[in-house]
Amino acid sequence: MAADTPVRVRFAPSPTGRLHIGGLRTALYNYLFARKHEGDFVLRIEDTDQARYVPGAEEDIREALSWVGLDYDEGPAQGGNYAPYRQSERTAHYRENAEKLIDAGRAYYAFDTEEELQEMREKHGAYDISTRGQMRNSLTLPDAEVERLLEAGTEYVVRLKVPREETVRFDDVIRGGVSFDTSEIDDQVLLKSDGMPTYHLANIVDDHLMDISHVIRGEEWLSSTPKHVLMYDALGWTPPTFAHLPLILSPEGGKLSKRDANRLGIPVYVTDYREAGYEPEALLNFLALLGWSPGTEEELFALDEMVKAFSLDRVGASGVQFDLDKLRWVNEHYVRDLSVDELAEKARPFVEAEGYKVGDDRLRTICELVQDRIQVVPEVATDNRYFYEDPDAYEEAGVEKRWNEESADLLLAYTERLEEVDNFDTDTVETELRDLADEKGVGAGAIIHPSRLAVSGRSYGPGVFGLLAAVGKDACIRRMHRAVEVLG
RNA sequence: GCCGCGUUCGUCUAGCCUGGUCUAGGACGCCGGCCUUUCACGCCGGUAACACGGGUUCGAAUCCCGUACGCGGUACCA
Repeated sequence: MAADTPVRVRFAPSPTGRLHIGGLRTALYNYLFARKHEGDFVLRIEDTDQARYVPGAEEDIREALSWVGLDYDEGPAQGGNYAPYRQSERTAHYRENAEKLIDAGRAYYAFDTEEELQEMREKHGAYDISTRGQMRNSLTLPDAEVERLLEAGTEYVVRLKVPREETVRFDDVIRGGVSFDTSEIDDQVLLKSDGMPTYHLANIVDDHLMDISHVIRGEEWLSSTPKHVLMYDALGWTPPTFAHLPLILSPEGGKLSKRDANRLGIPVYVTDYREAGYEPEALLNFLALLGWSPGTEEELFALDEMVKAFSLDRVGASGVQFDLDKLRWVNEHYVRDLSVDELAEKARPFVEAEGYKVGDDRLRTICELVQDRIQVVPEVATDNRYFYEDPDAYEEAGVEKRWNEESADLLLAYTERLEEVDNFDTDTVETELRDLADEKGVGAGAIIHPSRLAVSGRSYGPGVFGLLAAVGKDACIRRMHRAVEVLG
């Protein structure tokens, strides 16, 4: 690729399921690179496997990208100068180029049945330069026979004719020079018997036709890249610049499999993060840091700041383990940056999903109280249930530490005062408590702690006075009486 | 098995290309302190790593080779 070629990159997922977290990261890095270089970011749907096609998957992918705010310049829904952007709608291009390869002697027809292939693999291992001579294809069959088979409508595939004993080299932005010996490369199927191309053919044809300048994809593609390079060469095309991203691994090492992730509580699909209430900006921020480093000590980046700081040569080459704690830490900062109104609005659905009913004003009050002590929005409800319902138990360690013989009497005395209060707000509640403490000659803590325990069931949380006010007069008095009964 | 890629604190990483300034820096986590009559936030401090073995060199985390380990690929899946 010439240095002055405009940057065009693509995210090319296959619609075989919901968008995976690793896929989102690939999309993000492509996006960052494109925006950084004022280039184009293209969404291309690689739906060439009819057996694995999942209806609705493309919509899920588009919605996921839209939720996190990764906008693309061209794609199946909005079109663009290189339309269409679904490979199933571009089959003529693949066929045409497969034929070009055949004419150039760089690919061939193969008629082997599945059984024949299986038998060959058991005996020889691979379909390559060393075995293709024993198979039924346009290299071994007389021309007339090939012609006859084709005309008779016999099922066939087109395979890449990998040259003998050559070294294929290419540069990878992230890894430097990479080389493979052609003896290691199979005669890859390019066109399947159903007429659809395989990934390998489709991706190079489209990347070329769509003027893609940089191919930024997962490391799982590294070992098929030499096949692609061979095809670019055979077609007389200049290959794009390659950048193979390190894979995201499970916190225990190994691949981030669905099962492991579930066991460790790690969401795998983008929709799972959405449902778990993560901030999309935080997810992107976290993902950017998973494999890339700005080289400075900054960790928190808005998307446009990431664009400015991004560079492919600061992407690491080794696999990275997913760290949920770090994600939660990043998310926490984004939650804190929300206004109280925004937080309340975001929290509402999660609060309701827990079956709690709460008015707007009160929800805002609660949010104000908990905002800097939660990491993820749903915790407004799940980590602070006492705002919505009476506690059904008292934290053992808290009782041990904070509840003593005089607690019940003090609490009762406090409730009597609270009964008389008309304006049950933070200040009043505090004044009443401090006055009572003075009167009784005890420290405020002697009432504060039992009050918190009684009202929230816990020994920690927001400031007690704000807490009491938010819970409300009737509930506070009810809960205090109850605590005295239960704890003595 | 074979091929490819990788290997700095538990984790994400800076440093490596352009050897000395690295008694290896930051962040998450964890631990401790301050603040707060709670908890958290915040602030301060601590914990902890150059996979191993050979070379090259006056000098290696940095360059070279080997081993081990990890990951990926090895499909008419992407």
